[in-house]
Amino acid sequence: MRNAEFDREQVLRGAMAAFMHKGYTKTSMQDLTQATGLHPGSIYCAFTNKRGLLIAAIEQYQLDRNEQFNNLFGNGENVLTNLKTYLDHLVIECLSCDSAQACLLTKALNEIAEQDVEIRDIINQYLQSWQQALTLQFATATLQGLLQGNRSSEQRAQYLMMGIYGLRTFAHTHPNAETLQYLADQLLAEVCH
Amino acid sequence: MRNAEFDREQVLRGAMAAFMHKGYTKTSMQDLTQATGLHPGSIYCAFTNKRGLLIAAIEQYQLDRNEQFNNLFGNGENVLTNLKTYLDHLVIECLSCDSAQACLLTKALNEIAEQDVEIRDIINQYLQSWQQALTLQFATATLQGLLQGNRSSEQRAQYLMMGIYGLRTFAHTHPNAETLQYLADQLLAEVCH
DNA sequence: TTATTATTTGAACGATCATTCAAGTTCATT
DNA sequence: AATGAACTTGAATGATCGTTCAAATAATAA
Repeated sequence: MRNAEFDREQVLRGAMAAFMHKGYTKTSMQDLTQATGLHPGSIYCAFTNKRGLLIAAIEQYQLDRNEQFNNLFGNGENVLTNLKTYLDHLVIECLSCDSAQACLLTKALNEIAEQDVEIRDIINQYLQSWQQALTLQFATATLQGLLQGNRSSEQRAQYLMMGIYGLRTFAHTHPNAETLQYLADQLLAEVCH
Repeated sequence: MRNAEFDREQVLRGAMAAFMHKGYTKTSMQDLTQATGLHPGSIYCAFTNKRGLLIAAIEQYQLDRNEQFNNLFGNGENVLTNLKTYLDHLVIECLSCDSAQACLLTKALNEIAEQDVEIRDIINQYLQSWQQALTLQFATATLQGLLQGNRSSEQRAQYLMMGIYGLRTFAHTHPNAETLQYLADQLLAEVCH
C-alpha cells in the first residue's frame, strides 16, 4: 500500500483557480498539471478524468463556501447585520480584479450544465443547499421579529439568490464600488421588506 | 466580381444557435459548418475566424433583440404595462427548454470576457445600450407620473438589469413557472417603487 | 527483509482542433 | 464572349487536446 503524496485540498484549490480563470473547456490538462503540481497520470489516478477533477474541485468549492458561510452566520449576532456583512463581502469580491470573482458553481452551470446532466444536478444541489441555508436565516430573523411584510422565508431566499446571481453578472459590466454597493443595499432592503 | 451566395442573417442565426447551445469553446468548426451550411473556407473568407464569426453572431443577436425591444416598447402603450409584458416574455423564454433560453451576450461574457478584452468591450457596449433603453423607458414613465419613490431612472434600470441577469441564472436551478413568475413580479414591483 | 500494492512519472498515442490553400466555380464587367 | 476578381470547395496541415501505459518509485504488510 501507499498513500497519495499530495495535499488533496491544495490540489483542488489549484484546479479551482484554473477552472475559474479559463473556464472548464479552455483549461487544458497542461494548465491543470501546472495549477495542481500533479503529473497527468496522478490526476487520472486520483480523479479519473479532467471531468472528475472538475467535479472534485466544485465539491471543494462548496465546502469552502459553506465553511465561510457558517463562520459568518454562526456568530449569534443579529441576522440582518450578518446579511448586510455578507452582501458587503460579495461586493468587495466582485470588485477584486482577480479571476476568482466569479462563483465556480454558476460559472460551471453556465458553461456546461446544458451538456452534462450529472454535473448540472450536482451544482443545482449545492446551490439549493445554499438557498436553504439562507431560508433558515430568514426564518430565524422572522422569529426574532426583524422582518417586515408577509413573504415566506423561502421566497425571500429565492429573491436574494436571484439578486446575488444578478449582481455578479452586473459587476462584469459595471466594476464600480458605488453602483454595486447601492444595488446590494437596495437588494437587502427589498428582501427584508 | 461576385457576391456571396449565402444569406448572412441566416448564417449568423445558425451560428448563434450553435454558440448558445454548446458555448464558444466547445463549438467546433465542424459544428459551425453544419449550423451555418457554409464550408470552412467560406467562413474564413467572410468572417476571418471562428472568433470573427462569434463577434458577428453577437452583433446579429444584439440587432435582433433590439428590434424585438423596439417593437414592444414602441407601441405607445403604458410603459408599466409594457415592462410587465417584457418580463412575462422573459419568464416564458426561461421556461422554454431549448438551449436558446440563455442570453448570448451574458453567456459569452461569462465564458470568454476574462480572456478577450475586445469581445468583453463589445458585449459591455451592447449591454450598456440595452440598459440605456430601459433607462429611457423609466424616464418616460416618470414624466407620466407612473412611478413611486425618488430613485433615478438609471438606478431603476440598473436594478432591473441585475434582476434580469439573476432571473436567467435562477431559472437554471428552478425551471418552474410559478416561482419565476413570482420573482419577476416582485422584481417589477420593486423597480417601480 | 521480502512481497505486495498504490502512486508517480512523463513520453507517446490517436483524435480532434482551428486554419490554410490550391483548384474549381461563378458572376459582374468589358 | 472573354476577362478577372471574388467566392466556394474540401482535403490537408500542424498544433494541441485528453488520455493511456509501462516503467520507476515508495510505503505498507507479512
